[in-house]
Amino acid sequence: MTSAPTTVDGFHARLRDVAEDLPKRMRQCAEYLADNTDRIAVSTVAELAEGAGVAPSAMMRFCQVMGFNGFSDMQKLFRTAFAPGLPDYATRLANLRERGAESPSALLAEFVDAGRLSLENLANSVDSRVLDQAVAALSQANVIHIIGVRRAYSVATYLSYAFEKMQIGTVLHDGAGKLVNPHAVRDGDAVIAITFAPYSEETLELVQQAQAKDVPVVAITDTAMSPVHVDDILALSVSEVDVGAFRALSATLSLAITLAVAVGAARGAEFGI
Amino acid sequence: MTSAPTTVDGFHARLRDVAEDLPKRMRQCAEYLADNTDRIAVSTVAELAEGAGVAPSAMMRFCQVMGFNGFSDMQKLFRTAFAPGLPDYATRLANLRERGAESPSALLAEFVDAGRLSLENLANSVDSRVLDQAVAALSQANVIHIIGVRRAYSVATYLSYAFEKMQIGTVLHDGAGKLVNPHAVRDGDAVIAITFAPYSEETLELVQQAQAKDVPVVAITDTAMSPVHVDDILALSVSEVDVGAFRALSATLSLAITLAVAVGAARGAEFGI
DNA sequence: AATGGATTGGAATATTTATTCCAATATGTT
DNA sequence: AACATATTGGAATAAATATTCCAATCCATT
Repeated sequence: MTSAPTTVDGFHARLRDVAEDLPKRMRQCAEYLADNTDRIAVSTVAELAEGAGVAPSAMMRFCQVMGFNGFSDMQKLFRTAFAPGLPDYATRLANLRERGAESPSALLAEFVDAGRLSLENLANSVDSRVLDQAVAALSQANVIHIIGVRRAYSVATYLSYAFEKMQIGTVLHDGAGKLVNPHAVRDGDAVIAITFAPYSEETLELVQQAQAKDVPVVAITDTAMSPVHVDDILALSVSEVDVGAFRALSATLSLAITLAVAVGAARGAEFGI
Repeated sequence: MTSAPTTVDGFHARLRDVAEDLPKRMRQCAEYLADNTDRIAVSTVAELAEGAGVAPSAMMRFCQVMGFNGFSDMQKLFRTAFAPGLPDYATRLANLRERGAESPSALLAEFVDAGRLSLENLANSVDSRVLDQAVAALSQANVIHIIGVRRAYSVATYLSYAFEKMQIGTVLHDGAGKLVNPHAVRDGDAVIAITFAPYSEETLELVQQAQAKDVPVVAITDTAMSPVHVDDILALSVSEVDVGAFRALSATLSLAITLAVAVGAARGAEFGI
């Protein structure tokens, strides 16, 4: 009989050891506990089981797989190791900042903060009418063309991935070597253009080509001053709060995934991204 | 009847209010709990009573003096206050099914919420020691190799973009056609691997190759169960809160940009991303 | 399709833990 | 000192929680 872990680190190590080759429910338990280790001390089996999406008895069994006598035995480990230092978000951020103005931790605090502000902003500023229209247009599209370069390219790759997972056909135009192929855009398709200042030529060009063919265009862009804010284009603007000269993409990505999932749902695609 | 405190601060305030003019045993309870507030979440009445040197029933009575229905009621305050985020994941999922699929705006609200929680989580859980080490390792690298496929590919492209903007040499291994080129990794380089469950072969392979050559590896990954959580790898784990079966990248991207900017700063590169 | 073994959920049970109640004790007042 | 009132501890009960067990289901193998 293998003995039970006696430290939190040991617990994680065992979790990894055991992870391979585990039946479905047991795996769910492992994953949930790995992600929510800190809840173990303050939850009941039933609560954890629900969180993991399994029956209480399954969670019970998992404790034994881990080498404990039972749940209480496992919980004891976390209750004694329980470190009170779980201050709230605000003080935690302050702590990160204290590690020195130029330290990576302080920087992380800044970006986290900026991200939260950007998200808040997004929730308030998105025009839900336009969002609805965008989803509708994309749902009916035959092929969805996605273009974005530089910083916007990450967003484009993410959208492309998300759509493909839901078995929605996409073409990712990656402007590599300035080679965008506007001729690939046909009647019945739709275009998603992601562009931020300075608005790249390639992207705008593809947008124009699409408009000339009466293909609907959805744009994810920054301010209302963006060149894609014209009639006919379904422009969704996101303002990211920046940290110094740098700008993250938290809000933009959230908008992107929303778009993808909403379109997937509208098409009745299978879930599971 | 005075109502019970609903926050930890409120609890302490009430404790002070009540402190004057208390019989002996009640006073003992008050003092003990003031000193050991953090144990409340993880103890039984009996344990706390023993700690305070009183009978369990006395502790019980004290809970009522404080305005709670009983001990469980009081404990609930500390158990929920402790774990931020969303305990009842199940109901949220149900909500999503009900309204999210119909209205893109509601879906957006979900993702925004999830993003904010993920960011909070990130601030709480990042190990700043590992972050420092990662930045140090990358700062000294000759070329930084970046690998990530599927969902992680967006993160990889973003990192690649950010580094290039700061004129830091990178190679983006995009596993297209399963073609990763481990031989490109040389002594003096460093690797950033981004991988989430299910952990892709290509990524893990590149990591192994790098380790064989004693090239430092920084990993951005999901749970502590991830296979990159082994010695020698500087693993930064981010747990994104998911919306139904979908998971955004808000927190992951924030961590990525932090890494990039911190490395840039450490190298004294010109800013401007 | 049939078999065996693994895996699972739920009902039944055991255990722990919270809560109430009351008799015993202490405290203060006259 | 005698009384009334407040406080206390412990035993009895109620409730919550963990744990076990078994029948149903799933899965792979033939």
